[in-house]
Amino acid sequence: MISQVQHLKTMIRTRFAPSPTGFLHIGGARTALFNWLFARHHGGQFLLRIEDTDRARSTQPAIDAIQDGLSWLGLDWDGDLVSQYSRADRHVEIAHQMVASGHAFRCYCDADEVDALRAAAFDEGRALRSPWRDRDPANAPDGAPFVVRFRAGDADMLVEDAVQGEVRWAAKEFDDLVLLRSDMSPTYNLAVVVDDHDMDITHIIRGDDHLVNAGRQAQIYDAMGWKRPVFAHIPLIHGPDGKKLSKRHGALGAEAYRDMGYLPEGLRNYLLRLGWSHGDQEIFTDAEAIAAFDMGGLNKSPSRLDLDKLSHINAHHIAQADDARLCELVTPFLEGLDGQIDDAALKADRIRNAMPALKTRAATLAELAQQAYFLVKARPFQLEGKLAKQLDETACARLNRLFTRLVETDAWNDAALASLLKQFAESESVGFGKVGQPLRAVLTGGAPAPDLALVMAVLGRDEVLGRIKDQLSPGI
RNA sequence: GGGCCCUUCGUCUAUCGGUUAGGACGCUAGGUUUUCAACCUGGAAAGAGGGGUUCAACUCCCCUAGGGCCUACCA
Repeated sequence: MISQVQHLKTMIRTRFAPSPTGFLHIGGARTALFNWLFARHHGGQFLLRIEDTDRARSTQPAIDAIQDGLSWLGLDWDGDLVSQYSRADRHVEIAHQMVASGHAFRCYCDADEVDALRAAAFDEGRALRSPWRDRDPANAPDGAPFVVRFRAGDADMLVEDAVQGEVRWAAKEFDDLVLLRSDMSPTYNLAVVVDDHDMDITHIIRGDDHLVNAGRQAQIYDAMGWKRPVFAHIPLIHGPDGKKLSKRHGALGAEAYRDMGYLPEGLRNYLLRLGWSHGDQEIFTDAEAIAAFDMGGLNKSPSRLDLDKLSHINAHHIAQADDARLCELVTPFLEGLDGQIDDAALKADRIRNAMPALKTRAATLAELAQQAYFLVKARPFQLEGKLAKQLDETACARLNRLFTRLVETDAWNDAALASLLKQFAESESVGFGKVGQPLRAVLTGGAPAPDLALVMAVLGRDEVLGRIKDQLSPGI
């Protein structure tokens, strides 16, 4: 029993804490991945908290999108999702405690006064301090609105960051930040600290846009006498041009990557190597990633999104993926392609049989659909340009003779068809190209496809003979 | 304006004072070849600039330049 309690105290607990103002974008996905990996590596827990204290900007669709994105990516969180907003009473309680202990105070400045104060502070190159931090609250105007501000410390601040190292600020850099708004609703920096403390979060991996917040938050931890978590601020992801990530180049939701045909494990693997490394290893299974992930591999410099590399990594994972699963995943991508046969069962059958060969040839599910298209394309094909040109008289005559051979053979399988084709080319005294090119044209209609023997084996005798017949002069 | 963070091939990165600065993507030459891929072999390609410290600096320190973040009663 006691050991269980101690275990809980020392257990690694991380969290992902997005604000629900949009979907799960690529940067958030990586942050979540790192927190998830770190927790799983240590046998700890990974929690999900929605930072919805800004009611005006928080939406349920966004909350759903974030959960869907994480689920799709395979980043499962422990316990129930925590709504920060629902914990507002607790945040207020802590704010009052800090007022009582002198670490916070009521500030009665109105908006104009604050603006003037801020402008003065700006000119002096320091952060805003409220005059009310030292005033007797008894002098407060009766019934006037106020906010609760934190009493910024007078000592310099040092934060030990697991990625950035020691980061220092002079005391004057910290303002008396608002803890409770005039409507007594808690603000971000208060809520984060209280929640992370209450949730026993031990390690906070987040974007380095929060680095300064770490200093502010550390002050609150110290004021409350709470143990500070380990902070790890990772650099942001930039666009391919090195500029801030915009929707134009990749600041898309996880579902957009799904719709482009990337596998969750492919995106995970790519994201893993963006800002983290483990020697020269590029390809990771989940087990390898969990075993290898640690803070030491985290990088300090920002990285850019590279869709080409994502595709390359994804290709590896498609080649490794289970055939049945790929058949299912490729279906929606196939639906977008025109002119297919109607027999769904037949389509599924052919694709299933061809999948082992197809999956080594595609970087995305969209490409996989392109690779599979020849299997389900409706006859007859319209051959144009180069394809039609390949079917000259000589080629047609040759295809005719091949047709006869195919009718006669009784071994309709990959290996037998391969040797049949080879022997046929020899008997015709021509190179394989003279046979293969026209045959490929009539069988695939120009669509990408694997080895011809395999193509014939998967298509089946009737379909193969039919496709050949379609392109030869009538009367054959 | 102030503060903080960052800077190795085009891109992702290895290097943790001594290496011909390695790998991967992309690019490129060639091979294989029945399309498209894949695959195999080879190639081009990097320490932002300037000062130090040191026998020795990509690595440590300083300055400059460039980039980023924060500077809200947003998160």
